[in-house]
Amino acid sequence: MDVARRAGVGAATVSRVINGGQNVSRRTMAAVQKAIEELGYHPNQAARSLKGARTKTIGLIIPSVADPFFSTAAAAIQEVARAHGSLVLLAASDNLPAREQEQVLTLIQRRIDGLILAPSDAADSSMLRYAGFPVVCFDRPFPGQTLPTVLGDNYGGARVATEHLVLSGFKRILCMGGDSKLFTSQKRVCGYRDVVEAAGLPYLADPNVQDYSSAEATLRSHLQGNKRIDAIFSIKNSVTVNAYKILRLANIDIPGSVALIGYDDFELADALEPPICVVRQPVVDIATRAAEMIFEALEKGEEQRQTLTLKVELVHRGSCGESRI
Amino acid sequence: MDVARRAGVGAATVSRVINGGQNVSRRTMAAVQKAIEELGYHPNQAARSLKGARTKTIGLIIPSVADPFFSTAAAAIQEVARAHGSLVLLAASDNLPAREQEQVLTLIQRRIDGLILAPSDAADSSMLRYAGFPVVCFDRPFPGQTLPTVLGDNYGGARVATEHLVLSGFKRILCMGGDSKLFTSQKRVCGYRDVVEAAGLPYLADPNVQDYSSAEATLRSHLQGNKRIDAIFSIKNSVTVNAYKILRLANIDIPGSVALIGYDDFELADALEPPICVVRQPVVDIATRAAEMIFEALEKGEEQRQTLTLKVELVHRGSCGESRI
DNA sequence: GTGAAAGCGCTAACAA
DNA sequence: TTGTTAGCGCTTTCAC
Repeated sequence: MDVARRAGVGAATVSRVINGGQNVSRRTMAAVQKAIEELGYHPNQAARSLKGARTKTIGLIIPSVADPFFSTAAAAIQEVARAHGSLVLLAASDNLPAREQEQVLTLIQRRIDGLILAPSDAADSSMLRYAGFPVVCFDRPFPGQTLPTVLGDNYGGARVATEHLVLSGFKRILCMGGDSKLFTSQKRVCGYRDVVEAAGLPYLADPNVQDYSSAEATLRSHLQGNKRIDAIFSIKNSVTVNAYKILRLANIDIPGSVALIGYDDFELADALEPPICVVRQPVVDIATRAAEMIFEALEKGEEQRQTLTLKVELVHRGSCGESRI
Repeated sequence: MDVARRAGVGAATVSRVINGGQNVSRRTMAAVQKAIEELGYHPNQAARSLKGARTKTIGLIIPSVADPFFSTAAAAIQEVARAHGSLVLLAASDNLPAREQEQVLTLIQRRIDGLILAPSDAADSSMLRYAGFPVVCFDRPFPGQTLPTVLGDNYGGARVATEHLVLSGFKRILCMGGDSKLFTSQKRVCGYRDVVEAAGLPYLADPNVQDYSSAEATLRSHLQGNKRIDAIFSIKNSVTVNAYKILRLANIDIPGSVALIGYDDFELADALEPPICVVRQPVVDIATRAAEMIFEALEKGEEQRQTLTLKVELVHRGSCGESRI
């Protein structure tokens, strides 16, 4: 250490000064700080963590950084990390198991203190075997694993949304959107199904709608003939938006001809015409709780296996109309 | 290294195997790999970079992770990093110089290979003095520094937007929104000003509008009397949306009574009624170029000081109406 | 083709 | 109060 040499002291003394300056005389302290200043010295975190200390870094793997749901979550997580003096190593999996595995491996090599993960549907359970740090899942559980998990109540949210439509008197409710392999999609479709079946209404689901054109095709087929739908429950944000656009373009009145309710709130849901009714997930809460669980595990030294299911909220807006009964 | 012991070889051999296995016999190679497998061994990246090697990590400091502009940028940057075998350390500054400085310092201690930064308006130029790695700014330049920078053409974009309004025959154009301390806001207001002044139109700017209520107050005052505005140029996304909501709520026809044009495209700009005309910045391009500049500097060993100004694009939609002339 | 040894920058333990 | 030493896990000579 040239700081030590310049200040005319030993390396250990410099270390003491850096770490709060216990048992260092005023004079030496000042001399060392001066040397640090002059040399523009910054302690090497890598060397520190080599000694077995924490890396003060947590990993975050999400399907997409650009997705508003996950970027909001990432913001909340980075804030919790910052409050705990840690940084976030950000990685995107694109929902690809191979990519996910690759990212987990690099994070293990980085010796992160903990990992927050929104696992892909085919996440490989073996990859975390030798992780050596706490892992918390959010938004979705890890398939076939009992890892601590924080998620929104997908089943309950779908039930509430569907029940709202049923109670409003809608009879032919189409559930569309998502990816049938995805945990969240499955749960939401289940919630929808259980409610329509209990109400004796037809089960009309098209869980694989993704982009504009597939949404258009589905809607077109369901909007003609005598088996015309009168309401849509979209379980995914982008699909909700596409459905809205398609209906508007086709001059189909919302909710007069077809009601629309979506899953996940979005920025302009209340600025559309009509404002769109949605099930709102507590994104920030979910992410914050997940991050806090990591730091709790780090502080207490023990990891809990619990799954935390947070309540979702039905946001009433114009797109479901008033009760028809 | 217990992998070495288990495989009955020396530490150096293990190292060779990990790094591609040059000069290692098939047999030893296999034995070592078996030991690695059985022990669930992953090389410690910290120890590696201690030896002076790259950390394979770049830092990213943005004002807000939840902001769509920056999260889109972050996604693009993490993708470039991944393609170069690197990870992204994510930090948020909240536009607070103190926070920014704190984050830069922690990143320096992490010995990141490079830093991508959207500096706050009062960024402290001294903090990067001993950084020891390439730094690239994006979206905004570093105040008073000549760092390589990638940004959109704020001045030009504002000119194009304002000219479009002028050419369409609007006479009283209000420029609103943003934060007058912010570089991007200033440039946009300049572009607006130069165009209206050249056209002999009144300069009507309220650059400090931020939230809904301030937008409402500003609009209210400008929408009454005989000095009523007939067009709005909003230089910030959230303000554009608020302006839209306020106009709709007040039953003011867009563009019939007041035209509206915004800066930065947004998800539902084309789903609103009418669709909102905007200046679109090439977010992904900006971010990708910035990230690539880092890796170029790393590969070529030299840093260029250039500023890259990327073209923006006027997206015509209904909110500016047809030409009035 | 392989192993022994040095050293990257730091801190904890022990001496002085 | 301060300095010396050892060692964290790895890679890189340099011998063999």
